[in-house]
Amino acid sequence: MGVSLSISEAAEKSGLSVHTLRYYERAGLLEPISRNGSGHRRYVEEDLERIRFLSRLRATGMPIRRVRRYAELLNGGDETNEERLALLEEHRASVLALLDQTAQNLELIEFKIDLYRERLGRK
Amino acid sequence: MGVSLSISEAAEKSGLSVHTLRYYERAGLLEPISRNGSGHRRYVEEDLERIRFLSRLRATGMPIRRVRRYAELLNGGDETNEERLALLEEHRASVLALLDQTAQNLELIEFKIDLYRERLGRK
DNA sequence: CCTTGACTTAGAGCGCGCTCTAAGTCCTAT
DNA sequence: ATAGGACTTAGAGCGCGCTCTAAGTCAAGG
Repeated sequence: MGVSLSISEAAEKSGLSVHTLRYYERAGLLEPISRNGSGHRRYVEEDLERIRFLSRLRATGMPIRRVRRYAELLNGGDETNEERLALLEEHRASVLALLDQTAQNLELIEFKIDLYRERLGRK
Repeated sequence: MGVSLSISEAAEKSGLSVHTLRYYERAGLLEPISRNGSGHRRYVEEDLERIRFLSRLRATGMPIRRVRRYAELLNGGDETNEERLALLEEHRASVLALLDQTAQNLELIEFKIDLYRERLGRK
């Protein structure tokens, strides 16, 4: 039997706001969520998994329109597996590049930190 | 003798646009840049170094208003060294947290990538 | 003299990703 | 019956960080 959640429960579980959940649906990141008798959204586990994964994409800097593209591929069935893979691999590369760049920037920041520590006679 | 650069040269060297350079100055991230006889900005090496460091702070996600705070401390002389250190250390912590979170998210993305590769009979 | 081009300013505009508001519907409890 | 509360929609609003525009000044070259 399928457990289903209201939008506020789904928000709670996903860490997004109810506003954002509706926005993502409107924006084409989610397929239309099924409704109960009174027109209220009911989120099933599959929805939540999708939301959680898309959130990871967002959290790693993928722009909404690219997440939408991925979502469209998810809706498109198994013929889209190649393109999904390509999209994720491309994203992976850009995340790695960002991590790398950030690590470098962090080094400079830490260099400055050490400099201030010395200046203040700490350490 | 001090080499000095026009705003477009400074933009070139710093990787920012001339618009952004003026914006950063207006926004209090830079001290007023000195001017030549006709009112044009002349950037000296010290300006460029500051711009480059502030860019690293930006590139690692520090919000403008926090960069401004740091800039104010830079203008405030040596009594501000403690606070500068504290600010940078706090930023360092948040960058590390972001790196960590991003690495975790990346793992999930890579897990999906592997899954698609298998599904497609690659590897 | 006059054009060209790099600069100046104040302020408007923009893309992104939410976030919120207003007005309305529906169910439940009193 | 009515009040409360969770939901619905369309659409407006917002914070951020630029990015661009319009109108003007100035110096150099033809």
